[in-house]
Amino acid sequence: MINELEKIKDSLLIKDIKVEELSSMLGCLRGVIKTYKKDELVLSEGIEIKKFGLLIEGKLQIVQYDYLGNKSILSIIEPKQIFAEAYAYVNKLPSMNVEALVDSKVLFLDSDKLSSPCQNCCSFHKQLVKNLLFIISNKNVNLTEKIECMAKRTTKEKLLTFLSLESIKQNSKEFYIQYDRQALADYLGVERSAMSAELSKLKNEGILEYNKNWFKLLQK
Amino acid sequence: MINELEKIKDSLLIKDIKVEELSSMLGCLRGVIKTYKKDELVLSEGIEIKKFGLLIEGKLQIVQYDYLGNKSILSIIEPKQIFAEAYAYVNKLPSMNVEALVDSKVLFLDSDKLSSPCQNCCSFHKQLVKNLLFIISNKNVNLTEKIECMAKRTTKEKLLTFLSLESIKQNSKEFYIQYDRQALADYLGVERSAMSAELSKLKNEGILEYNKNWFKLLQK
DNA sequence: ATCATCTTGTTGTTTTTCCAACATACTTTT
DNA sequence: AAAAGTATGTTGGAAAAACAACAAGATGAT
Repeated sequence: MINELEKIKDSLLIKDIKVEELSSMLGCLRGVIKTYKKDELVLSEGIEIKKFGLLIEGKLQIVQYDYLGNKSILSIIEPKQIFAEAYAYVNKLPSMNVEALVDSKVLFLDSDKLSSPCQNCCSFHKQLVKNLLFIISNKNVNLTEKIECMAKRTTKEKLLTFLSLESIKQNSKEFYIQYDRQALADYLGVERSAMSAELSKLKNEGILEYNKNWFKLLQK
Repeated sequence: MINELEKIKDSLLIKDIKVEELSSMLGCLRGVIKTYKKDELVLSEGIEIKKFGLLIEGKLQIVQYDYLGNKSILSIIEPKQIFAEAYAYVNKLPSMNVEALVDSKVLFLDSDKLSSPCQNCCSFHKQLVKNLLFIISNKNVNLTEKIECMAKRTTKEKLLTFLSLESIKQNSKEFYIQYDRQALADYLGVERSAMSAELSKLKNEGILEYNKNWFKLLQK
């Protein structure tokens, strides 16, 4: 158990919580560790979520099937990240599955216990709530930004919206992006090849320069 | 002040909190009420947010300007709703403005105070945190659903994704939607007239029936 | 260095969307 | 009931995206 805690000690969820407090936290939040084999289901569509997860090791995938049965990947969960917290708090049946991409180990924490501090109002509870609010709010801001990009009508505008947001975030006209072309196309909801073509056009028009993951927005 | 509290007493933020506790809550969370004239700015881009808002009366608009200076409306805030909470918790400078659409009255609450219960761990604090987590998580789920619709490549698929989600939520193949055509087109990020045409096509293909805001998904 | 694999860019065709303009239907006001 | 205003549907041409197939470049393993 100590070993497990070591692996997640700089997770955003337990940021600024003393290592000594972690094990009492586990008790308080009814922490349970479960292991999954590659391809095993961690959470299933339609099954109530009372505990959210914190990935200790491995890699998970959140997937959803649409009305035609097409699979789409909503996100990839890496160690130290939490997942399913939104569904745990809205008390709504999830419409997605969580699958283990490789053998994985997950710590489940009781969402109710987290938001209702125990009688003695343990000091770490405060911090946990703060951290959780930060994480969820942050997801919120990121989702809103993604929508801002996707709402544009043309691929060109989607690209420029994404790139200027990135430029603002990194506080420079030159920056590296975290996505490869396919991932960026998926993020913006467009076709990769069409997006590549659009990038070339923008380069020819002198609006931007790029090379692999490096971009530079020119002028205005 | 009592009058003000009366107006927001069934807001989701203070759900299940006794009326007697409300005024002590206001003190604890450093509640401040401000009034705005029509068209006045409530919050401005780039200015740090330490308190989030709860609209008491009036109507607000959250707007954003893109890299070309085009204005887009992110959302409309009605009385009893909270706003700017995500930015308050991520400690990030907001990239949007909040404008008063009509004369409005806003209660601002200190986000830090909310997440760090006071020493005596007032009972309502627990509930407030729970409510806030619910509200933010809920927004999260809604944003994710919107992205699920917008990520589809064609207007037809966007429509069907939206309509099947609606059908699932309302647990029936027949249902009413809350948007008029223009609002639905904005939500999905497509052209209204093209969307109308697509709806007609779906009707002709026998995939759905509709009349004004009433829809019925046929067969599978 | 060679080969296989993966990523990115290019091009031409088909499909879809946008856009603008107008037609029709429904609402509200007078 | 007529008029004005608003919401929705229809259409055709122009623009853009999707799609498919392939080319070129980069990466990694043997």
